Amino acid sequence: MKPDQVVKALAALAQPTRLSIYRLLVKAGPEGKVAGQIAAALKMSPAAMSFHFRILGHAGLIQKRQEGRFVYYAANFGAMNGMIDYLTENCCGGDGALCMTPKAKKSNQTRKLK
Amino acid sequence: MKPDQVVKALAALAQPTRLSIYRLLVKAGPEGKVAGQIAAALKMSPAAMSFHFRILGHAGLIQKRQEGRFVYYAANFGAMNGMIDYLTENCCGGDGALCMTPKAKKSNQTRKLK
DNA sequence: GTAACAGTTTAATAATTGTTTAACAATTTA
DNA sequence: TAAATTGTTAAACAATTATTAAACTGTTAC
Repeated sequence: MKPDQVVKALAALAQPTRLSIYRLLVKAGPEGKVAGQIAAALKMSPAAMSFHFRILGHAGLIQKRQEGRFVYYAANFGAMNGMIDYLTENCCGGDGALCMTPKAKKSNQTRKLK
Repeated sequence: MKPDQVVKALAALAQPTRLSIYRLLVKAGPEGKVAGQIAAALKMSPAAMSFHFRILGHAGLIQKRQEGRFVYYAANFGAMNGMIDYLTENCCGGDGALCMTPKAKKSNQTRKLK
């Protein structure tokens, strides 16, 4: 993932309403949710809703899908993982025992179980 | 981790210079790095350097430690993991096979190895 | 004590971002 | 076809953020 895209993704999530939207979509899984449902849950105006979806979409964090007159949005999990990998890349120079990222924990556990 | 703190952390990282600073510190591990070294590496003015360190510090992402006339900064790995956990919490309603967060991958691998 | 070094703080300016209102598509239902 | 529903777009305004220059606080070395 390119630095520029990571910055965009972080900026998109660095806003309370959008962070809430995103978490709802992460929880919802690949099928996503109808735009209006999310707006209702978070008490957003239609304009605010569209604005925030646009920012999240432009950052590559969510995807849009139209069904009839409803618009579904779903989290882009690849982008989420790309961002996390970028942040934790080469953590503690690669020594997992020190920094305990989710990844490092995994490789520790793998080693333990061997 | 509280939503407010997560937003602050994301906002702190959503800026190219600070993202670079943070990644250098993540790579450096718990001992951290001298402020001036980082500033030199990223060609920041002293004022810009202090400004960005303050934002990262206020977000809880880094810690400060003075040694003589040098100031060391180090990543706060707990905050990093807290932020990541918050973002990926309840991913796909808990079905790891779908969303493949680092955590979900871990538990899949654990299951396989059992 | 004075000078040099390492960082911080303050104030001013320029740029970006979020919210609101209103008007505008596109799709379905009557 | 007309009305209702779902969502988008555009313009205007208020608030936040990044950068720069200059003055300031400690710490070490001479």
